Amino acid sequence: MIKTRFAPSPTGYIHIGNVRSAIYPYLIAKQSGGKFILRIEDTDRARYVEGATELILDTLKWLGLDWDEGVEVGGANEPYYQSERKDIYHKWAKKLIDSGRAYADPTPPEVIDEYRKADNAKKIPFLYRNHRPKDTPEWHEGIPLRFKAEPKAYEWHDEVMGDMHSGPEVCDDIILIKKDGLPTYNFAHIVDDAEMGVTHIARGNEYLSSMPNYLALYEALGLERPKFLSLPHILAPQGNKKLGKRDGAKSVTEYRDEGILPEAMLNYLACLGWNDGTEQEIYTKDELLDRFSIDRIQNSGARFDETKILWMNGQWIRKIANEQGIDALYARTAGFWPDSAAAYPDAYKKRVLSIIYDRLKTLSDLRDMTDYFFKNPKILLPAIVTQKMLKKLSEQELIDLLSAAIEKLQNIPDDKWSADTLQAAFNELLVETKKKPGEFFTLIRIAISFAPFSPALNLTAEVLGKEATLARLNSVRTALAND
RNA sequence: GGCCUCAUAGUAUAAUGGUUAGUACAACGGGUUUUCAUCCCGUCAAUGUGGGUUCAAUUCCCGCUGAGGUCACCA
Repeated sequence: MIKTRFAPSPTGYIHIGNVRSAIYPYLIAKQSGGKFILRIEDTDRARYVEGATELILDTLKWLGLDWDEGVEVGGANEPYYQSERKDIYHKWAKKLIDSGRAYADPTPPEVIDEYRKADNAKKIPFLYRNHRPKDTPEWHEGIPLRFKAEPKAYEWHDEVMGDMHSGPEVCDDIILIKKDGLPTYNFAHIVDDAEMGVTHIARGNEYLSSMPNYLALYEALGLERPKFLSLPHILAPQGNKKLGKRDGAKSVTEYRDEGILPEAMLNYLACLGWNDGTEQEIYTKDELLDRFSIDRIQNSGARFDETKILWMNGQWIRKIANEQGIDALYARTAGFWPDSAAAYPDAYKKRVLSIIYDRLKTLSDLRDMTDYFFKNPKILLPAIVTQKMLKKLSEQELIDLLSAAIEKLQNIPDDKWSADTLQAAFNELLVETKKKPGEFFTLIRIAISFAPFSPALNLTAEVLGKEATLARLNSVRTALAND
């Protein structure tokens, strides 16, 4: 059975540069009925950020990446916080000490720095094994424990990068356990993955250069190698560097707060660096689970394109409305309406949504795009008299047109106030006033919305209702008359 | 600097030892009785460079260039 894991360290939020190393292992495990594990790698007390774990869980839940084992849900290999697994690491460390593959290193950090500087000055690669202390004390907590490297060449297969190899020059005496008694990532992840039965390790390809040391550890610990997947980086908007917080990488939840749907985020990120060879762009989670394959993961970095995810989010907004119904989409919009909508009933907001949703790129667009449905717009006559189509009409002509519209619409009975009747009425007005749609419709549209854009005139008027529509037309007529 | 990795339009990608190098986003233009958007149609735009293998290379090999990663008691 395939077992994968996501093992973040709680040093802050999850951003789009690192969330993919949760998505891919999730897909790999779940598509084969395997298990996805969430482990928190909190061995660095200095970088620990209060509340970061909650942010991480929040992000995964929002994306729909549910884990089978790990923090909160438990599992056969508890605990899932590395800080609580000290005894386990020490037990494995003892094995290495007993077999002569690890030693306590009493060398002070300042001395190590001097070694490093000296080697750099001589332009030779700094390898700690060249400075291995002669007399090493018995190991106990409080002294760092180092691996004793036996340099040699390694070959391995990376499921993404292909066949890899390295020479003995990269094997070194890496720290296994720090002075504070907690293990380094290098040691801890190997122990944990083995104890937890992880079969596929997917992580960013910055770990590629550490592989020889990891392979040495598997060997020395008598552990079988899992399969390795080195994932390409997501690149910053400028340059070709991997995207990080310094480049302003936004947290995944920030996109949520801006009205990006989790489906769109998952879809976009899964397809950034992977494709199934077809021309399909929009994938549901189920489709991703069905189609995802390790051998089609890209092996070069990809840039996060905010424009494309906006497009994709628009696609998803329409997909949900069309396939699951407007109620399903409406359920996602809480918190995205303008303040002016607060007092309005759900039914009304739902009708507004039903005529505006195909204009949305993000849910937060609702805030700017629907205000005039909830409160009377401020009348700005220049918006009418200087409008490209309307400026050739005199104010009296505008007033006459508004009067014609008001009279026509007033005659529509309340129970016949619908998009269809309204369209018929507007068409009649077009004939009666001998005006082009570009003039007449523009006037009415602006008069009832004063918005740069709005849905079709008849739909807007229908949702607005007879009373509000007429009141707005009247106000504008009055304002023009007093001008 | 050592070691490692990568290289198709602005971006994400497809494809094959032989194609008019395909698609999507973006940009630009047009259509759908007003606007904006949706939808539809169209235009622009790419195999980094130099060798080699081959009848044929974007594809295979080598050099170069460019870019990235890594060389912590961080992960």
